[in-house]
Amino acid sequence: MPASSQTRPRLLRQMNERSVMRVLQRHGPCSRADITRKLGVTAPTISKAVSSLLQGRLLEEFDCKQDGIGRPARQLRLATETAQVIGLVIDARESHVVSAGLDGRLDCSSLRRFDTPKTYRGLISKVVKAYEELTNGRSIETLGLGISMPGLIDYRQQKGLLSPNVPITNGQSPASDLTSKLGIDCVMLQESHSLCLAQHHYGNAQGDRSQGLDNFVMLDIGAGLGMGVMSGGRVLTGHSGLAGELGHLPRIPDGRACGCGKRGCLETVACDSALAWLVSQRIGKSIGIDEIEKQVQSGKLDVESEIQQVLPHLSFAISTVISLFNPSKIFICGRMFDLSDRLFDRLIAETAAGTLTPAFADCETVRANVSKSQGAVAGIIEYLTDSLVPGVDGLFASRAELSSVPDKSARM
Amino acid sequence: MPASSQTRPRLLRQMNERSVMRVLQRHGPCSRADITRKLGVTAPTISKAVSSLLQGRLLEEFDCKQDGIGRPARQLRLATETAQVIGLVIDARESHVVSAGLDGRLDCSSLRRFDTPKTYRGLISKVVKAYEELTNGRSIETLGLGISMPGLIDYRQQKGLLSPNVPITNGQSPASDLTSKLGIDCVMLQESHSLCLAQHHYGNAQGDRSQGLDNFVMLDIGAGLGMGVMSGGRVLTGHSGLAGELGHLPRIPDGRACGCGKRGCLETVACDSALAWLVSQRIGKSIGIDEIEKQVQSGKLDVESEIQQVLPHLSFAISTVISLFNPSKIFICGRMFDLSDRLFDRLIAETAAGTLTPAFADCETVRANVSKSQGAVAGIIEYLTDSLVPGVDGLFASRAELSSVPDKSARM
DNA sequence: CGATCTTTGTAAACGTTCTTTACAAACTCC
DNA sequence: GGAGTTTGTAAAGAACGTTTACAAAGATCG
Repeated sequence: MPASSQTRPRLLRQMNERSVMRVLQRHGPCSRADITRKLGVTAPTISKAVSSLLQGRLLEEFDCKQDGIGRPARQLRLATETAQVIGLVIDARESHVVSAGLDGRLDCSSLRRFDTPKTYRGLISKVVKAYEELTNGRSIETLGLGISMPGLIDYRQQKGLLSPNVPITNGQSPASDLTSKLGIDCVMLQESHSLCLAQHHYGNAQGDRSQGLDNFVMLDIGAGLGMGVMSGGRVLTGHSGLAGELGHLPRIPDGRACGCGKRGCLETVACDSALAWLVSQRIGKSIGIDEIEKQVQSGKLDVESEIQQVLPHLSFAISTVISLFNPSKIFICGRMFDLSDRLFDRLIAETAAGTLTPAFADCETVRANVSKSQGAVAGIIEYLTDSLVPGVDGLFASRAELSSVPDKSARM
Repeated sequence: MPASSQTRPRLLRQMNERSVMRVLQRHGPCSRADITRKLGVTAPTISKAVSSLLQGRLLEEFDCKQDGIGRPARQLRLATETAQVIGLVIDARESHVVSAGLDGRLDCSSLRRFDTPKTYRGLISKVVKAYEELTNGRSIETLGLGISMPGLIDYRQQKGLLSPNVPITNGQSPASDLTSKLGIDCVMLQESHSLCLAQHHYGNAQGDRSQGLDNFVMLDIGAGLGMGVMSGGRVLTGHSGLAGELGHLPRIPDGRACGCGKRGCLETVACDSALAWLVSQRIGKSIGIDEIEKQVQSGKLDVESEIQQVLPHLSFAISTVISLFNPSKIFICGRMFDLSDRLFDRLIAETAAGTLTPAFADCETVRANVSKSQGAVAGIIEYLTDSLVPGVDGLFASRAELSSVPDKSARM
């Protein structure tokens, strides 16, 4: 393989291929001529890049009724019939696997749920089995697998570090294990980060797509307080992938014990679980957010007093995030808002009252509309797209630049 | 000018030139052969890139005693004798202008201080005058000017937004005004951001240079609580350049009035000014941090009780920063630590006690060793270096990518 | 002292890539 | 059916990096 040679000129071609992918991701199906106009690169160049991508099964042509003058364009789209990727979501109780096209659209009929096994080996074999089911029957090529999992992840080593809810992944690297077992690219993401990527690519229906939402925050207020930050189009990781640990900011002096070992962390008072805990305390028995929702809907339970306790803390969390990250949007995932139609608006009103900074005026807070499945899929798609260009470290904010090229003098 | 044509092939050449600059910035003076080894690009390519940079006055050759075998190398370094850049620091009371080489080393003899004028026009004419002094006499080429200023800055428009301490810059754009008056590139940075850049490039004496410190936080606890975040090698700006507003997190319910209009903001209790305010309250007259330091050094004043009030809040600030940004280092600028040798260690010990997260173990807190002058200079140097490649948005984290190429279809 | 060796830096030929130019393909409108 | 328009590709030309070859400059050694 003549890989070592002519590496630099090839870079331009690879950059062009990546740009073509980006255009299709942002603007949806296009013809070659459309891409030429959007990128400002000449038509023959686009033609070559497209044919290379077609050969790699990342794109596909499709017929589409035309309505303009002139020769009808051959439409291109991200591969959905000729290739797929697979998303794996590992969660505390249940995990699942689902396939999707390269446009990120999930194939719901392919969903395979299973209880999260008690051992790591069990997990891997379950996933391998589900993978076989999703690939064997079909003539479609599978390009990669994305993993979304909770806890802390070391991205440099692609290794789970610390996951209170799914401890079987601690110290393990499902990404590299599955890569060797399945023979396809696998990539692992912290679940909040995966939600960020999903929101980045697929969250905004049609109109918003081209505006480029590159600075936003994803707040998951379910089991704890998870946060992902998209900054300048890249997911913020910090030095070791631990950035965004909003949940463990000290909030209540000598408050309730937190899973992290400290007391009174923000996530002990500002998430679905915290609300459920407060309700459980009052009614004298343990109740989950699911059950609370049911009973509230049927009028058997009123949780207004607990909501009033939780709301100021959530509002503090949002204020903090706005001040420190200056996002243009905050997306919030939480079951809590299903309890009452007005709850979400109350939260925003309360935050507005306490946050009088210019940054607040810039920021819109909305409910998230993406799932972890979409996150896992978005992760592997992003990975495949960025792999087209060596030295471009997409996904995460950590500069490769020179260090990607080993210093040849070191081998002497 | 045939600028519109052949733009894409030229990209490679520009990328190579930028890479050469980066190598010299990180590793210090090198020969062409050294650069070839470090970058893994072939020798003739480096030769061409270097000669282009020499012509652009960004590099210069110099003689240096050799000690190896073989033909002695011609050493290259960032221009210091053939070119200079100028840094402008605008501050509340005093401003100054200073020149520096492209390696960022300040020429202290060139320092020109002046009281910050009361009007914007006055400021500009003062700067123009100082610029003349620094350039007219000398045969050296001036490549650009960097501006460091407090307050909020809109980077997209290069315009001052809101600066409580230097209100004359509000709504003004010294960068573009000076660009047109002086005919050289000018760039404007928020002072904390400029300190980040300075620390990134010039803060670590020799050994650290190659390790690539790409995730750190700069905390300025002087007049307020300013913060700059370097994440993945880029300065975090957020959507509108307002990211990092740590100082105005709510901290003391119904606390002292803050300049921002709210009460009890973190910076009302956790900076040099806050300490000075507390001391002033006790002794019954207004006293600044300078005077406090003098009196403490001479034993006339004891501020231990005020320090004990400020320390926990500072510690909270550091904990928050570590949890949210996961930096590998935190640099702190503050006069406060000059009051007592042990104060800095006490702060770290107090923070360690309250912050038991994995992110804390990754993070080292040290005192900053860069100045705003270096920041202003680092800003313009970074700008000049990145300008070599169109579409590379150095300095700040906001993806240009496709949007840098206007959609040609729009002109129809 | 001169020949050999080592390293540095550049010139010429070559291959890759993008651009320019030209042209065929395919459809609409008249 | 012909003119007009848009799409997509092929061939020639230009820019760039790489390979190969070689000159330059000093150290080492006989």
